[in-house]
Amino acid sequence: MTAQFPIPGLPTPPGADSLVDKGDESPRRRRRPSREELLEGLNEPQREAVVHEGTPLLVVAGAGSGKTRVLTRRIAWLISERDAHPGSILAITFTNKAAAEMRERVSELVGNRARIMWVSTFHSACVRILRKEIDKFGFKSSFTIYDAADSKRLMTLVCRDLDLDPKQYPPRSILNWVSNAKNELQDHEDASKDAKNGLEEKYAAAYTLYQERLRQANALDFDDLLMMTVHLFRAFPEVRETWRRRFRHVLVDEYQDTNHAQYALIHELCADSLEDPLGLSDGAGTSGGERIPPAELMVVGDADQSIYAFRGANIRNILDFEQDFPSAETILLEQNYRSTQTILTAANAVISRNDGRKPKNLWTDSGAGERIVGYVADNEHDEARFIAEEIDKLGDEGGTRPSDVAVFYRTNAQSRVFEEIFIRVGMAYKVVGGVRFYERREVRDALAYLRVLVNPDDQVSLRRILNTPKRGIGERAEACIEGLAQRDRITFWEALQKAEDAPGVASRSLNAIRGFVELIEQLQSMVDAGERADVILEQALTRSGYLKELEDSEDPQDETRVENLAELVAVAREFADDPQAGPSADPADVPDDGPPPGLRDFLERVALVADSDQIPDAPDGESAPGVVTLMTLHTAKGLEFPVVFLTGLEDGVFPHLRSLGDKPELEEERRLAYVGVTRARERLYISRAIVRSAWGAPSHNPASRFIDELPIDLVDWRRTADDQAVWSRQTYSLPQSSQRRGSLTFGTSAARADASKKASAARDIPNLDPGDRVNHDTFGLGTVVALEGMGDNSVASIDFGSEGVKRLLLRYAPVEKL
DNA sequence: CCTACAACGATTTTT
DNA sequence: TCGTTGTAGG
Repeated sequence: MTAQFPIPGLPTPPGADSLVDKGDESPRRRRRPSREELLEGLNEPQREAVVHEGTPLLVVAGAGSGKTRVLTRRIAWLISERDAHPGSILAITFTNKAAAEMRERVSELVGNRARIMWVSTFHSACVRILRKEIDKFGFKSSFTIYDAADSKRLMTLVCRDLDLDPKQYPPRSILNWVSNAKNELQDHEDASKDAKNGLEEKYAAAYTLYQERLRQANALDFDDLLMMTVHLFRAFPEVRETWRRRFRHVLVDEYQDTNHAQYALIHELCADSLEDPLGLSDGAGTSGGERIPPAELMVVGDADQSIYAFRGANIRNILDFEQDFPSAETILLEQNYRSTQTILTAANAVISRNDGRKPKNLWTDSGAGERIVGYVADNEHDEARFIAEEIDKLGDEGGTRPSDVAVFYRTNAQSRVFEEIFIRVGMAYKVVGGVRFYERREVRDALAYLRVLVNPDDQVSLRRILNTPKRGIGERAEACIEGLAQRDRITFWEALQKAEDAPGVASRSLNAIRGFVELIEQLQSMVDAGERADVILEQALTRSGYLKELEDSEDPQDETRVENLAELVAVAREFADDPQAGPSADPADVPDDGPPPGLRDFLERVALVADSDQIPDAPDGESAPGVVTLMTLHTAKGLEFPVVFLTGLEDGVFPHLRSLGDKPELEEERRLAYVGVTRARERLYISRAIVRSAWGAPSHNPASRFIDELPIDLVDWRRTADDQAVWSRQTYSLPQSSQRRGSLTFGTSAARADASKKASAARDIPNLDPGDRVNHDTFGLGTVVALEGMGDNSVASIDFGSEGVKRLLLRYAPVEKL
């Protein structure tokens, strides 16, 4: 039978939760807030949403309208006023960070009982459901979750096996296609059928093989997690009923960014009219024909902030909510508590250009505020310089702290200029996003070791570490093992274990393989013995020689890698000490079979939790000056800052080049602009550069069309294109021809190449003093902190800002004094 | 089997 | 400009 849950029926008798709650005597435990407290400070529609009962509810929440507050208050209301068991609540958030915050805030209101709510992303929730029902769909509980990078690698292998020309069939685009099919809940057979009707047959073939490989590897990719859960519910109505019975209250945040699979999942759990044609829930021995009312559903979102269509989010989900759930009611939150009227007017003006949206008008009673400041820069450096100066000025004149300021850009690559300038002027900053911790090579290598220990079927990880660090198992040997695996129909790991049966393996390689197998088996026995995740990780890194290879390396980058691995060990240690913290803290979750949960859970956490730790916490009231935050517009969703710089407003940059020809995509860009504008509380700056160097060559970009969409009187232009034109004419008096521009570019890069060649040939050791600014080929701009040694052996410690402080041997280091 | 270097290509957003 | 992939040579 399926798992038993604490609450088979509803409502839960008061006090039943003490069965689950393990005797926490903290004062917060059973807090019961008054009704007044729960409704305090809310406006009329917000209150309505909090106390709403029964029918499905759509809350259309404009930017800054306090939707997070409404969600947390409602949950507290459910628990406190309506005696809902916390375990019967499922709240879906967009990020894990948001989930943690929500759980925290609800706990503040009703006490630690809230810890047993399910507050998580769709993906985390699905993993937890799948783990409970693992026996139903033939996976081992040790399954691995493949992230985007793993999927890509696997697809690349698949394409190679199918002999697909990567030019004609790029794995990237096949993967996209497959991902879409999965989002639409088409398994590979459905998709193949479609494909044979004239669509891309090769794509379907790749899908089939890709899926087969995933199965063999005992792995699920991100799309699988959702698709499998929906399929599970459809294939086993009694399972679905169990979960429908468990979750009496379902709340979904950021509903505009749900995709079809997520929509279907909600539907399975909450739709009223789910037929039970076979009467299976009876057959499964549940309480006779008694009808289980659907869960109370509340979704919250704003169609104007839908910015994830590119990864399958379907804006229709929110637009058609009332049709999908016929009894649904809608509450509109239009009063904004975040921004000035100027900012809101600007935002409204931009977004109103989109077709087919339901009209919505944000308003505030907090006054017009400052005008928007505009700046047209000569180039991207000038833009960054202006922003740095302006932040400085705001601090001097208005007491604005760096932590009050955010700089937004469209693509991650744009952050570099800001970093360079900010380092030069000594302004503290933080880049959120970008190269993420868990995507660094060394971290992925380390995790691959752990994954293999938990799930040796995971071929992608296994082959990744097979010869990392170099241990003399090359391509040839790997191919032989692969051949053996296919011939004997065993897994790659099993083939490795009896490598001596594989024809054609050099004895040298064979020894290496034996050593590797022994290493893995030793580590596995540690896992079986229930050793802590951090200890296993450390052992894996040292015994494999991975750490040593990095430590012995001359490459200064490898020093950082060692630090990153230490960081990873620290993360694992923290997890081992307190696995209860975070998303999977549900006492009702009993570990299933399989390896000890420690390591497995750690990997699961790592796979599902993007490093939300970088996202700044809500501005603390402290006087700590903090740092300026740099991030992409996508990352900015859900955050707010007193001062916002919206940069790179150029056609081709933002809106992005690839969206210019396509109306839906352009509208998504416009929504992105809307999101950006509405992040600002008090001051908004918009800027663009006349000339921007995009991957080497400078390009001349026209103003973004979004600028023209702003009401002209709202913007105070500090510097306009006309100012720039005068400057430009004076500086470049020659008539411009494209040829000249071309040769200019060529000349510059050739000269640079020449100069760097000379520098390395002459081995000029720059004469440095502490405090000097330098430029390093890979680390960028930095400041000399200290010097040691003489002549050829002089070593400089240089602070590269976000890259950290490096010790560099000046004889080799490509540093240039500025 | 490994290293070093050259050429190439691709550059949006991410749970 | 970057990082990855392919190739040649040790």
